[in-house]
Amino acid sequence: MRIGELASQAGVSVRSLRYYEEQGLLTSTRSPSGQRHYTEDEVERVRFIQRLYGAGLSSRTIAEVLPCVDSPSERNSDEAFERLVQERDRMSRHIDELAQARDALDLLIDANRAHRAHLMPR
Amino acid sequence: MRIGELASQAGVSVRSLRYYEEQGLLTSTRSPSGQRHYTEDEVERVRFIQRLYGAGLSSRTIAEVLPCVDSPSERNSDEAFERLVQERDRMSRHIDELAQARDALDLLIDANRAHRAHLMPR
DNA sequence: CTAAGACCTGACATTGACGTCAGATGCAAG
DNA sequence: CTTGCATCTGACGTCAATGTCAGGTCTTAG
Repeated sequence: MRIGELASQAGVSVRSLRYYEEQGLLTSTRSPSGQRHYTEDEVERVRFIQRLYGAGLSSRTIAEVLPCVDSPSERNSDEAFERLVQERDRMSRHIDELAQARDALDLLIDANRAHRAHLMPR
Repeated sequence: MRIGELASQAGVSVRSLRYYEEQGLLTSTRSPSGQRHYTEDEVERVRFIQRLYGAGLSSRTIAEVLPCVDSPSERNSDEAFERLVQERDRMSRHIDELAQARDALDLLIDANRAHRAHLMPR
């Protein structure tokens, strides 16, 4: 499939796919005329990359971690594996922070709701 | 207290404090010579603002929500309150996404660890 | 008084993941 | 063949929070 097809299937822009390739997150075979071609598998790969971006990883970090995705069945570099664990932990900490922030908002909501309840009219 | 003191107590840069003021998140009284002065309370306010930034809210969103923080004991505009609830929900959804991403990383870690275990030497 | 350091305003620089545009080429349908 | 849409490369634009710098004023210790 060509780049437009992959983009729509994975739900990202064509621009993003070229950017991912530039960042070493994605590879493509080229037709004689230079157009990029992808296999079906790339759809999932792109979706996974999107998840990592959504989880706050940078292109560089994703690139460092991808070897473990590409061949979990091989022994990859210790750095890649270490980075993977490290990012998982960072995400866990971030989740905790977010949960705390959300709880703070919940308290605020309750406080505000309390003062709204008994002024129902208007 | 002056701006440098607030900055160090709240753990942010002086630049950021001036930016917060510019964005309407923070106010200051000015000395005759024009220097900003703050009360102790502002420390907590800044820390709270930092939390919201950390939780992914933009300056504008924080500004929209702050009325509910400043006077939860009054009836604030419906828009402010609605925004507050809306952001809380957005955060909850984001937390779920992050948790899913983390679980995906956990699976990867397990898969990789499995292939590392039995090649212990080296 | 004077030097050092904190503060002021205003402006330009940075970073990352894209958007967008220009100009050229490729490809499928009539 | 040609029209029109997809694709190519390369480059510049964007946005938000903050860094950084310049040139000037304030404050405080000695």
